[in-house]
Amino acid sequence: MQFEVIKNDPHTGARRGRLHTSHGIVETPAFMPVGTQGTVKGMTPEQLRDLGAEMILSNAYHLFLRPGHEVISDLGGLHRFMGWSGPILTDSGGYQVYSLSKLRKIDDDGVSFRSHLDGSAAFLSPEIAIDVQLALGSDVLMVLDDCLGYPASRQEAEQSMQRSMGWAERSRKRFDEVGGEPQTVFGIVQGSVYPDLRRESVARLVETAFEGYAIGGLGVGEPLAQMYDTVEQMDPLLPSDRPRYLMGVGTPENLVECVARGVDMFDCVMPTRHARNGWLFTRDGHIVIRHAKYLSDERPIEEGCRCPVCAKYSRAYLRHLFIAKEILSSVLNTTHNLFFYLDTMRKIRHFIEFEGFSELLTVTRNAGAQ
RNA sequence: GGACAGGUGGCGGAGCGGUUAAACGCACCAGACUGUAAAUCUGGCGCUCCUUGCGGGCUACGGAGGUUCGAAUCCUCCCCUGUCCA
Repeated sequence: MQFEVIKNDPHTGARRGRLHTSHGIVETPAFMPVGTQGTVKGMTPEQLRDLGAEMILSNAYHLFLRPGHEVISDLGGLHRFMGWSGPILTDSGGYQVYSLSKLRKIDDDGVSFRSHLDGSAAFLSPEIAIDVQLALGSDVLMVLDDCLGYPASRQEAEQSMQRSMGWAERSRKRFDEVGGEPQTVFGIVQGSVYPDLRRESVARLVETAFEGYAIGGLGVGEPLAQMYDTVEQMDPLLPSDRPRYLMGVGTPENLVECVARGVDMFDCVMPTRHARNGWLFTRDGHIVIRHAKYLSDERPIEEGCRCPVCAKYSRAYLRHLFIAKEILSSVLNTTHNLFFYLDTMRKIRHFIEFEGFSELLTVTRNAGAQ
């Protein structure tokens, strides 16, 4: 994998880059739709491609439990299994350490889960997480980390961060022993919202050396300002010739703000999950498609949107599909929301390269202030 | 004409003397969702008043009377519905 920075915005931390992988090129800043279980819910790979997705995220923990990474490996790897030929980044299961916290026990060795599927015992260590992701054939593997919620005391945050850094080193070691090009591993910065812990975390990761660096443990309930501040602090500390990936974030506005703070890659369930829950993004804010006021609304979700859904379907129809719990509701809503996100990224890239990013930043902030 | 069964909030359907403005489901109205245990989850859902409180008042379980301190729950008559028998 190779990462090149094509242009640095002169007035912000925004970078226009390009990630070269063995499964194709990813223009950055990029948004990766989330396909946890080997599918971006409701979308075929062809549809994703048509919407402009270049790289997607999947999840080692979920595929490990079902159908099992060996199964996928035997069938030729995740790309072939799910029919997506573009790059895939896999999360290690570190997020499940957080989201399934009621079902797991954690120690320095690794994480014991009780499977959310059948209650059976499962164990994930940094080494296993690497092995699973190698078997899946991920282009970018993530180290297993301890994703901490918010708020967390300094002591908790420090202990958790130290554990994550130890795991990162073990992950790197394991990857170097049994993996290698063209696959790559990213380290994950932790440390909650404590600047000195974050600094130490970066230093440890950089010393270990990764192909890319992720910022983890954000978007877990902390105030927005703290999220932005934390990302901003990372900008000068992270190697400028490596991609930076902000994990799990966020709203369209978050994307713009964090690009301005030097982030190259994002993923988030928001466009896809919100779509299924009837929340649709537009340039003028969101609409909740189930509301009665759309009963006979002939307009598209968003006037002027160039997505295939807005080209053809009315709010009235989409409301009907949602209320009637029709499968097509999820498909069409997801199509629109993903288009919106991916189009936002296209716009971001365009502005960095040709118009100056601060202009887009200003427009976004003004829109948000209204 | 007769015998049973039954009429409860927008719908279905509990309740069968007080703790019932009435379980539960659906529908409806809102809200939440940030490396997906999520096509999920919360809340509201008779009217009304306010000093918004496990607050007050009013109306309500087919209709009209009655018994009772108290009735959706018991009694009488009436109206309506379903099934069966003539």
